Amino acid sequence: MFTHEQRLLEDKIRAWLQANEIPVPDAFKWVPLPFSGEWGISLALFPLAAQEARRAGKRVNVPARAQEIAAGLAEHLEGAPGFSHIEAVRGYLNLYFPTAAYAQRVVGTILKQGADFGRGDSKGERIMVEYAQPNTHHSFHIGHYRNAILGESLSRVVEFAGFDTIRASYPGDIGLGVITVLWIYDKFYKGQEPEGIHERGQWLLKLYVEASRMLEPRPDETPEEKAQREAWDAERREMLRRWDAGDPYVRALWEETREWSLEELRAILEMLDIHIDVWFFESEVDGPSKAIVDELIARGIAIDERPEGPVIVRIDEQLGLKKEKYRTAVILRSDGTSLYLTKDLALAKRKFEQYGVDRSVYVVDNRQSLHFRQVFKILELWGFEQAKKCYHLAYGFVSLPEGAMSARRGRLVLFKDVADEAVNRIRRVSAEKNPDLSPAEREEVARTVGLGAMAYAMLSVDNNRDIVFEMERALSYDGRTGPYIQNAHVRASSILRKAGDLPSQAAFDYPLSDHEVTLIDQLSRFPSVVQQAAEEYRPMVMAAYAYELATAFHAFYHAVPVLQSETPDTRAARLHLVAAARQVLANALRLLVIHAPDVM
RNA sequence: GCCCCCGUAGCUCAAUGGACAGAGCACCGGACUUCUAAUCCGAUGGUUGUGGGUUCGAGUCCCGCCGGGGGCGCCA
Repeated sequence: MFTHEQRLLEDKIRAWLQANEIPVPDAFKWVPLPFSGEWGISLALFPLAAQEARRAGKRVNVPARAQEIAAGLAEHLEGAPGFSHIEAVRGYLNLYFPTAAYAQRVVGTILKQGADFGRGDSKGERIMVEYAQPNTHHSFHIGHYRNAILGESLSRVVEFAGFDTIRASYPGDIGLGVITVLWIYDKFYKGQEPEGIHERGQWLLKLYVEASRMLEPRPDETPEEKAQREAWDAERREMLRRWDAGDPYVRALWEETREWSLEELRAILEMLDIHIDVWFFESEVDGPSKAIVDELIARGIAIDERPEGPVIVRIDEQLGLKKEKYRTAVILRSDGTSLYLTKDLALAKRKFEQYGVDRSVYVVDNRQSLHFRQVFKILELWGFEQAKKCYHLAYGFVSLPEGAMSARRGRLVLFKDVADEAVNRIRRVSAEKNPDLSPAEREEVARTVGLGAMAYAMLSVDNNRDIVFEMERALSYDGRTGPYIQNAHVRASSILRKAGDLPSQAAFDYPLSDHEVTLIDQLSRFPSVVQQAAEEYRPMVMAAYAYELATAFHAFYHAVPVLQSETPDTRAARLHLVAAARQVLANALRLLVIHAPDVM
């Protein structure tokens, strides 16, 4: 926020350190001052003191020496422009901003930049985020939801931070699981599909569950049952072979049912306000992937053991590692058909070459960590520079209190069911809290706040942590939740609505209360939080920030009168502050894929 | 056997190697004639699994151990 003044200051500090023969750091690590009623930044001098002692080769009392340096700097910098006063405290150099000017600048900048406040300068790099990779012929469950919302939030964060961003979806539209559904549909259920996009999508899942039960060996089965099961399984495998051979009947059946799943997926993504730029389908990268294997063999990276064995890459051996770390990857079956890994190599190549991406992020659950380490290493061995900037955003998978979800066993929680329940609950709460809303408004509130609760429940947990999905917790609207943050936005909107037009002028030259100072402090941090969340690929950082900002606003709202301020001047300033808070809340919520409502 | 993730308040989780380890839930006590109480204020709650090491400084980095989860040649 005060980067210009900060830079001038750093030059002065460097000069003074040099003059006093104290080590000069490459970069200064400024940290916001722990809040004490005034804003400022601070610098720890311990590293310099320690470095100095090491250079001199003698033992010194580092904290004392740090304090000495801080005091020297404080004296030297006295009166620096842009700062009200400067102190040396316990080895830290603390610089304070002039209160009125700081508040003015923070609030003024926000109101001027609006929805762009916090947007980072262009990084000149293109990033592709791959997420939303559900299998077709299933239905979208709560685990897919975590994936989608995490990927979308990350996309919005990196885009806002300054990356040219491409959103990619990679549905698994082929494989034995898909064929299983095709088989049972064709044999027993053809033409019996229900009406309705979601009903039909979920119906495919029911077929999958039933088929899995029919095809799974049972310990107590009779010889007749066993024969029947094996006959069915043979039919299923024959169907996969026919698909592979391009059989028109199987292909047509596949395309029709696949479209049902994709329709449901598109409907859900639309509901979540997710707009995918590029669709990759597994069935599309199947062909090109085989050419890659040939190249890897020709270059001596892969070993062809066909026909007795598959095509493999001994990654540890290639890297000269003694321990098993990347292990051996199988990149082609002995019968010449491609694998998951083969397809991911082909897809990565396409991302680099066709879409010119510099960085590639894969939002996939952490059970596939080894898979992606193998993919990235093979890409590196193959010679792709961008492989070093490939990142697997491994998030913990979502399970249920009764154990892991299992599509095969039909033990899963569907996203749509949870979303419907969320909307119902919020509709009831809204009717109770705010009876004056029109039915149309109520529906909109129920939808956006219900989905907001769900999104926040997913994003407020760090990626690497597993989530045990419990309805009560996920749909909570008390405390640290989406609705809490949305409510702060509603309250700000309400004040502004009642105030009418925003005063053209506002100055913060009156004694600010702690609540105002804290709120302004939070507002000023938003741009750096955007950068941090993007650098670390962690939407949770933004989720934590949004909550803290909302807390600061709620406390302010409760304690500080705005419309009934003591004087017109304070009223004007506070209205500007409320407008700024509303703006930043909206910006933060947008990055969390949560709608910022004006009423609720 | 090897690799990865995790272990912080009763529970669920935070904390760029920096100042006093913080929130929510739950529990207890307060605040609606007010800009919407989906809120606020306060109280209670900790040997950061454990033993070493590095550092001026460790919840954070390194090594060992214990406990939980996941993964490891032709599933995705």
